[in-house]
Amino acid sequence: MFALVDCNSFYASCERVFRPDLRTKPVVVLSNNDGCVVALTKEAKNLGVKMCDPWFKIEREFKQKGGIAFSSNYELYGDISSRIMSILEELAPKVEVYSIDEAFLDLTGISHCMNLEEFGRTCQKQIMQYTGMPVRVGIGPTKTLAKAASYGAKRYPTTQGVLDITDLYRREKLMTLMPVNEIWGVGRRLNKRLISQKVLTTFDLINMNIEQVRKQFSIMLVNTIRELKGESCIPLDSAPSPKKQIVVSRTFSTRVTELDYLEEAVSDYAARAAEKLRKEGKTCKMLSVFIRTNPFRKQDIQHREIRSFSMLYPTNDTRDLIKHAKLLLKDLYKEGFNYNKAGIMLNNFFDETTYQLDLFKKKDRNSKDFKMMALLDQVNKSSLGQISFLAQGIKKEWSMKRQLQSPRYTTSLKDVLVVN
DNA sequence: TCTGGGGTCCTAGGACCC
DNA sequence: TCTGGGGTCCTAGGACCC
Repeated sequence: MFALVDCNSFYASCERVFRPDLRTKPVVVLSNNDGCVVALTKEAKNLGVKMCDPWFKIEREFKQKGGIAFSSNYELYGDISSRIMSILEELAPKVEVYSIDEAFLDLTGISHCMNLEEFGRTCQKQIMQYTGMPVRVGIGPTKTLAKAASYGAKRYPTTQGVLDITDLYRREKLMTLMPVNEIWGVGRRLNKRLISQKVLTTFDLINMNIEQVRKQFSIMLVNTIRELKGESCIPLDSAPSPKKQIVVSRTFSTRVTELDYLEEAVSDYAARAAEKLRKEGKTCKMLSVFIRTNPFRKQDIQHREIRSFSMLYPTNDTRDLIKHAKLLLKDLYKEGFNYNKAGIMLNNFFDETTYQLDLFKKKDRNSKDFKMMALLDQVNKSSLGQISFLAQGIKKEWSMKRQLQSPRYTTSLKDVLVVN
């Protein structure tokens, strides 16, 4: 038996936690560069705002109607998230932190001694009391069904945010009402194909012929159907799995045509990626760089390309990564394009501690280089200041804007709320 | 003028091998 | 004229998730 605990409009609710005056106001949170809407409260939804709406298109009307917008403040959201997760860890024996605002719980055991709906309400109450975050809880025999229940809890106000669909009758009722595109694992493309075969609701889907589905679609959809029928195929994964890939990418605040600026940006991303890699305790062998123009500017000629390089020895040294990233970029770069985004990807990871010895090249893991990177991370983590490489740029004119950001209420002493 | 970022998994196709 | 079959591994791209 599984539960899914899901925060309501998470980022927007985080902003409300410290601004009780916004409790009934329409609130949206914007992506980097204040580009588009990534979270919105139901009041904002009622004004016609949709997820992913470009901010510049809705800004005027939204403000006129009394809406409030925030740039994203990931430091704040991450902190509130981890507080919620630790509350859940005390309530349930096993927890899988699925994303910043969602967790699956394993309810085996609990179902013997407690009514599950009641358990859901307890979660809701405690999280509200300790953090001020509104959540909903979906309960079912598989993860996909718990997700479906969570959809039901959102969609139908009479549930008051908790829905248990262990009961077969309730489950089928929900499935006849739930459109296929709301199912976990059915995205835009699949939805389109399913609709063309007159599969509109979840109930239609579970009545499809499994063999047909396997042939026409994929094993993934087959598993989804099995899960919807109550057969658990996706286990709870309580240990965070080690990363297989690290990506750092940003859109620029301005259009960039010069190689110099791109080099700065890509070096900066390489440095951040190297930092993440070291935090994972890994080295990588493969590095890719990509750049692209703005696909929304139809009047511009477009260029998007990615190029990869496999290094001779796995590394997590910032200087190695910057060096190779710049070389790849030089290969990619073409004059006369308005670039608006660049990024770097690291793949093919090795454990930092297990090192493939080389017959001809002696490289000690305790070398000066290794110590230097450790020191770099230590300083950057502390409040002493930031060390960066010159290649990362000084002014960073391409870097993103965040004009509407809230204070770091919980992670910076100087931003702590003062009560008079 | 202004449209996000970071992940995972699956699949098809090519290279290569015997 | 006629040019195999089967397997593995890797990669790029698609689809999906939040």
